[in-house]
Amino acid sequence: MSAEHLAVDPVTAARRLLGATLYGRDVVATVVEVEAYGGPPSGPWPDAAAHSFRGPTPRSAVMFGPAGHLYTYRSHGIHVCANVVCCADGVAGAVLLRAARVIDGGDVAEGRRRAGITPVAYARGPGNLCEALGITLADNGIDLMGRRSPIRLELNPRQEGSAGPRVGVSQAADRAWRFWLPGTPEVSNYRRSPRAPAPGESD
DNA sequence: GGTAAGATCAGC
DNA sequence: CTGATCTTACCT
Repeated sequence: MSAEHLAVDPVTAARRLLGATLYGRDVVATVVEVEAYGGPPSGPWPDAAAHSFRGPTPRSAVMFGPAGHLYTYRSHGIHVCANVVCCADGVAGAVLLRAARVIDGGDVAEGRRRAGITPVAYARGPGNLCEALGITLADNGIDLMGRRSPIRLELNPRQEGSAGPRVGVSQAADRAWRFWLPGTPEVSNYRRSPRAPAPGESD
């Protein structure tokens, strides 16, 4: 499977990314939780929660580029979050990698996290995932499908996922654009944004 | 040139 | 529930 499988709308791309193998820096992990963002600003996909919502900016430029590339940004001044760009070239869309199960290089992942972290939590949460796999802001824009890329992705045959609302977004908070592999303990807990309107009052 | 909000996380 | 910590984007 190749990048063309990701040149689709964010929801379809998100489902296709469940179960994918992510090769970080000396750590390999299986993607178990993702969130869809963006999509065409006109049509059925406008997404006020996406960084691309108000048009391209220096930060969100990669989201408008070709599918299969990495979009990283700094969250809350502290963490790095990693996305897989989707949609056709020129259309902004991305899938946030929220959690993964480390299947190789666990000792390296452990060393990157704070002491005493249990293996299921090595890459649980988007900030922790980047820390465990050694993904940084400098990796923004790289081709995840490139054979020589320091961070690589291999899609696996589709696995059925469960769906629910995205974590921590204040816009479109009821939209069920978060997907995960059921029964995986690495999936992070749902937290609604305190800024989001009451359930059912927007979207 | 100022500033408020944020796709988070860990520790009380 | 709160603090840490800083970049971005939007405002004047």
